[in-house]
Amino acid sequence: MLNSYSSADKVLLAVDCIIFGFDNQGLKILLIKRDFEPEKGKWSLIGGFLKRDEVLDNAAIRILNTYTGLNDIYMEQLYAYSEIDRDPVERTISVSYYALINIENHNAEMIKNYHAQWFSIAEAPDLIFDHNEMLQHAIRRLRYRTSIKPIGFELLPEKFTMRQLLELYEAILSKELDKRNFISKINSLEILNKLDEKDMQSSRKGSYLYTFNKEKYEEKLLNDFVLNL
Amino acid sequence: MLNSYSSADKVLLAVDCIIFGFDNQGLKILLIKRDFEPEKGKWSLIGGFLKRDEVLDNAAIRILNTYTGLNDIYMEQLYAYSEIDRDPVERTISVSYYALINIENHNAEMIKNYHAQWFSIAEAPDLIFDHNEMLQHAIRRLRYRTSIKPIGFELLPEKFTMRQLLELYEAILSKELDKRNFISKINSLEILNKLDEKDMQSSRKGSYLYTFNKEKYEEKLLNDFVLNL
DNA sequence: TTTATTAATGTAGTTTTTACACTTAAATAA
DNA sequence: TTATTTAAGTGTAAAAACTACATTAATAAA
Repeated sequence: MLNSYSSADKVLLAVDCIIFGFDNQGLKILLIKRDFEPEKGKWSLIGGFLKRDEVLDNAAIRILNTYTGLNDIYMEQLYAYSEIDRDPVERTISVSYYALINIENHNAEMIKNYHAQWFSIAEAPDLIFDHNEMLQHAIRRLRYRTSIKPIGFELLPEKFTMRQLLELYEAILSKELDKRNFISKINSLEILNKLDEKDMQSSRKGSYLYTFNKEKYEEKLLNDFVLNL
Repeated sequence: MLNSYSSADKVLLAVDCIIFGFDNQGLKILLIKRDFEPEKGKWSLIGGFLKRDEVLDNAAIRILNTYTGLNDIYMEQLYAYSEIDRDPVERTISVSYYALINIENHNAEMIKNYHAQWFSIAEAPDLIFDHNEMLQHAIRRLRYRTSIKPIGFELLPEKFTMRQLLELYEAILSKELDKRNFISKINSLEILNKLDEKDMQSSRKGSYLYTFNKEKYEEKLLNDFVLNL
């Protein structure tokens, strides 16, 4: 029995991660300053090469973990980029993944060590290779996903206020949402737990904190519900 | 300057195509009977390997053309599959593409020569490797896409009746649609041209033929319209 | 000319979405 | 202690979208 397709050409496979985060200043992305050639000193997505005995999903997880120390992160494969000269060093096909993380939780030390930095989506610098295209593609997919299932919870701290949730969605969709309509829509989904606890940072009155109810959410997902914001 | 990432592992990259077609018996898929090992004699998606100086999109186009003789076909990249042993011969990552074609137009000769065959979606045989998964994934994506933009026109002959269009959508979405509501929704999109010509095959009265108005469609696409069927 | 067959067409009831403004709670300052 | 300030919390009416549904029209064949 055959044990190789000897005539076919092999190529390098890279994985690039578009890492989204959110804080009170809006939607952000994690970029790294390259400290090697080519394009040394320019900003880039976080990436690496697929290893011989590694599955793409695991490569993405490994790369994310290397730079942020995080595990158990929501990631989704996006697209394979294959322009001949996309990487000037050598023919490389790159599969992109996007991740959503809570900015508060990651390991700030590690990020510093790698010269990584958070940028507002709107103020992201020019990136190497085809990484600008990857980023735009990821933003589009994030918007899309968000309008279908309420994926964005991954970007918030465990306990959050309705205002935070609202602002997250406004940041992702980059449009203003009506506060009352938003709250009643979210409530009608019945995927949040309202706590007795209040957040007293943002106002004198204080605002109730919520947690995301993953069980109820999974249950709902089966009937592929649509969230129309 | 660096001219290779010498430490990294190279892999084989395959492209597999999920080719959808439609005729008056419903939604179909084009499969090929493998005439080489491994899995000789089993059914498989149509595929091939990426060449050294080829972009993935072109590989998909080349493969589709090889088996059907068709050009200028709607294709969309779907997903990269990378399980370690997905191909028992050798580590291979496969990027899937799906295509929509009009069954009437393809080269029936070529298909015969390659032992390729059309199967109803519902009656597709068991496939090699992870091709079943690819197929299911593609069906899901096709449904999804269809519910967002009226992609399905690619599957019909140039001139078609409202009934054909309705049946196509019913086949893709695998649910019954209300004829009147469907027609008025399609009409409200204003992306069809109603011809003076009638199709007299299906009834005594005859039914008007339509063509798809690509210009108007592109125009609409800019305001990312949603088609809710 | 009657019959049979599929095409074509409109509306009323229901549900969903949108737009919109005042009251409440609590801390701080007077 | 009272007044002031700040953001939180809440409901409704109008508009739009969606759903369900049945009759008439055109033509070919008998």
